[in-house]
Amino acid sequence: MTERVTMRDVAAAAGVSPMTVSRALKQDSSVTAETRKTVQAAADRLGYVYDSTAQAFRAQRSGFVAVTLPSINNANFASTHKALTARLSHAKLQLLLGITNYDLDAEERLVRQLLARRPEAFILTGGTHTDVTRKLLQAVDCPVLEMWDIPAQPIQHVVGFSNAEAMALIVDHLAQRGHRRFGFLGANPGTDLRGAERRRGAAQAARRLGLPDMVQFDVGPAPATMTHGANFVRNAGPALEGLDALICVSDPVAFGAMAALVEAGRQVPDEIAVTGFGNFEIARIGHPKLTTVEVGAQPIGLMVGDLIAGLLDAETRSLVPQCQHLDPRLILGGSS
Amino acid sequence: MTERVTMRDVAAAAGVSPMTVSRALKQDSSVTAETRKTVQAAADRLGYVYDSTAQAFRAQRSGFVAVTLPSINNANFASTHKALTARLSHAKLQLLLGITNYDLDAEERLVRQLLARRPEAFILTGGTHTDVTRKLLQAVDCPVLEMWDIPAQPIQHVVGFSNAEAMALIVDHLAQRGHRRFGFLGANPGTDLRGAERRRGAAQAARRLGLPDMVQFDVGPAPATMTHGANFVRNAGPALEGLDALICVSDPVAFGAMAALVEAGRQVPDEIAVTGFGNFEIARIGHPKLTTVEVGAQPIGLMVGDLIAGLLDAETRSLVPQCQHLDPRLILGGSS
DNA sequence: AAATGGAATGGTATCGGTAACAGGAGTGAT
DNA sequence: ATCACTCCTGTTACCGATACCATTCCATTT
Repeated sequence: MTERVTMRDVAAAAGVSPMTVSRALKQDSSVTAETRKTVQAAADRLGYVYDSTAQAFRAQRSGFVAVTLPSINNANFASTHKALTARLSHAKLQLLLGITNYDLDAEERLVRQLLARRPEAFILTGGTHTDVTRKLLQAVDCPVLEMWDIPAQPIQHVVGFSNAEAMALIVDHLAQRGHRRFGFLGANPGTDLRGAERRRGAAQAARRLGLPDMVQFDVGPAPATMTHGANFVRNAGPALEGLDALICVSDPVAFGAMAALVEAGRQVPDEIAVTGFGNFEIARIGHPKLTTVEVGAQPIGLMVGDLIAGLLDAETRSLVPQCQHLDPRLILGGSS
Repeated sequence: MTERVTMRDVAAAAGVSPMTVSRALKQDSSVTAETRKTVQAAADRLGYVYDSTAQAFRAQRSGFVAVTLPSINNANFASTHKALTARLSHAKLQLLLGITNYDLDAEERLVRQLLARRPEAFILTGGTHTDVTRKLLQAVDCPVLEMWDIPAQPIQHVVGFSNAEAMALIVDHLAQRGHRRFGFLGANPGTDLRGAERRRGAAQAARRLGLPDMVQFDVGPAPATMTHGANFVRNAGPALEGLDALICVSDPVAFGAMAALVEAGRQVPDEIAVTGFGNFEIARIGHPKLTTVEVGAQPIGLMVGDLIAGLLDAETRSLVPQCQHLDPRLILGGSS
């Protein structure tokens, strides 16, 4: 293992002081072009690599923005992540990503770990957390933002949409089409919290419309997948009898369920309608296309990025928590 | 913004020295249980948060392992990432993730950025990089590992499989089933480098078997999606005439293509076989199931994790670069 | 020639943990 | 009582980049 090359070494090689090296590499204007060239050459020759850790330590600014996501393998979260990365890279901020796997205890451990890196902002997916997580984040002195949800009691800032209201769009639409007996298919509400909100929203909307109680199905721990949807339908037996609409917590589940229904010779949507959520690519493949809800995953990322950048940059660290709502949009497919 | 609480503050509050605080919080055995309790209480009371940046600076060990992935929204990469995270968290290592979006220049920028964080190991997806990237990583004094590929000239360590050979499995299988005129559908080879390898492997295998030249199709920049597959088929016109097998670069593309073929009334596999790659969930949904290749995304993650942990932990920093190959496995579906 | 001003560069202290060593109190053996 | 030894705690220095202030050097003005 070779000795680590530092600014001191570069300085010695270039015949200047470390301070000058620092300025030269930082493109500070108070350095002669010639000096800069000498320094750059020395740095290249020695294979110098800038040390962000030391910089972060000295400046007490890590350059990190911590983000927790339930899953990495989800087109919508990926979309948010991508938009966020793009927006924050302008502000020289780097995402420090943690995956919770839909587990609040894992989230808590992750939050501890991420906080220790002194992030300049903390972004959580969802509005439900352990008490400890909440306490940790309430005490922290950087902006905290919850996204993808509208928590009853936000920790601080929020960029999200109401999962319950979004699902009501689906229910209203189904009711308008004359469907009355709904089943809801999703993951265990204890693990998929946004899914649970959707479930609640659907049930509430059905009740509001005076429809019979929605029948609840649960395929196990989040995330619910295509395979879950398909297997559920295949093994449902008489559970689906009497239902004229199967409301699914997400497009993949809906796609799997619909594939299994079609395979079993059921007519979609005539015998039974199927709806999804999230406007994933899968909703637009195959026949019929899925009726679903576009939630604006990318706008969420952009809005979060702008909000965070604003909160950090201008020292406009508004003590008033910002709460930005998005309005999910119904996408009509042929499945309903 | 409140003042940052440091070990000094905790020490003062607990009536001990900072060193004792350090030891107490680190669960060092050389501290009385009573002292530890006092310290812990003081830390909790003040809302102390440990500073990994300072620790990393002092110890010259960041605790980071840098990883670049082409995309976050891919079940196989996600699987590798998850396995890797699990393995490395045992070793108290945290992943620092960078997404290249299948762009080698983006990868280069990312590598610079990640190197500045002084990672203890560097993991790249794929074996093709810009010259600068290679040079940067050759000069670095931490283990470097390329995965998901078998580069002709590895930078250092490798855990991967031959994309070309994996695709040959498909071609051999198709030939055995009597298919002769192949089309290959994938993203632009200049952007999807592992896809390009698969393309090359398929063409080579066809040639080896004395079959007619494979017809090449290209749906644009990576990643190729379901929609690309479907749209390609819909707009292919006579391009597909005469082909009896459509080899796709990945399952999503294959699924989209197959859906469009079925929609157009073509019999799969009797008129035209369709094959995928990667054994994604989508391969097992719908009819027929896709013939595909299981590459072992999770084992890759586990092997990479173990290798890295071994290289770092035991100071067995083997100067002999490790190269671990996986053997992809053909998965027969009804689509071929 | 001396004074002034501005631009470029250097010296030094510092951020928060912790390795390495130093020291002090207590215990047990001789 | 003395010594050796253990166990716990404290002191000091340091990691690398950079803010802050001091200093040098030159050009320009009086």
